[in-house]
Amino acid sequence: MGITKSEHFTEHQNTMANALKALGHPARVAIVEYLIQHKQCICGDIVSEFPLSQATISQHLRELKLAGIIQGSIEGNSKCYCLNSEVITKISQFLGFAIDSVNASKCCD
Amino acid sequence: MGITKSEHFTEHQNTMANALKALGHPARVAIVEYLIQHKQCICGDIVSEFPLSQATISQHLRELKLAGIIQGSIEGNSKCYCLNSEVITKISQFLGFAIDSVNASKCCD
DNA sequence: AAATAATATCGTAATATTGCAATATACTTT
DNA sequence: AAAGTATATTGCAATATTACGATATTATTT
Repeated sequence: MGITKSEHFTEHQNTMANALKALGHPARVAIVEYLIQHKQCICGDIVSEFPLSQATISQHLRELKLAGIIQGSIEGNSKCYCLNSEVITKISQFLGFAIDSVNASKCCD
Repeated sequence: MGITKSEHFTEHQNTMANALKALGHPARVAIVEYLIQHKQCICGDIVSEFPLSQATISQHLRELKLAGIIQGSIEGNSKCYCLNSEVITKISQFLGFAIDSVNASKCCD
């Protein structure tokens, strides 16, 4: 089928999955790494950094923005994207719970 | 095309993207949540928890295992899956860098 | 060893994603 | 306002993912 049965899961699970899926591509991981280092970017920065076309990079930026991983865009004179910590923090907390759970009691060793 | 150009990215970026992609589906988020709470599971636990077929759940567990998010399986008498913190910790660190970067200096507000 | 139970795999249909050329849009400069 | 520059969108082909019925595999029980 190829259709994800989102309706069977909670809003939180879907939000989490969307954000994680947005990060689940090497180009988008690379864009986030670029933003960690440079704090902000314009589309052209990323285009000249990686061997992907301008259309492809623009699309990846769009997906990151839709998922709330990055924010910003063209605003009058200053065009820029930068990281948005809100959603990233939520994912981080979720993973933190997982790590805590493992530390509390391990199995399958 | 539909083919990800993995070869243009670093091993770290690809590993990170694979793990994040594995988590990027509500059913797999739900499975991880189940494991956070119950520490371990067998396939049947998840099948009876969610309205997805046994074949589909088995496939999701397989993907989580391939990405290193969970470990274990059938081992003699004890059949179980549980979280594997190694890869999860790596992702968490990556997200931590992103959050630190935003806290250090914000933009696009 | 046959039957039962639990999980994995195969095959397939429906849908989603990836990537890019071409084009459209928006802003800036001349 | 025309030309130039930067980014977004559209359309499309190739590939990947999702889901499940059917079946195979593996372990347990009778």
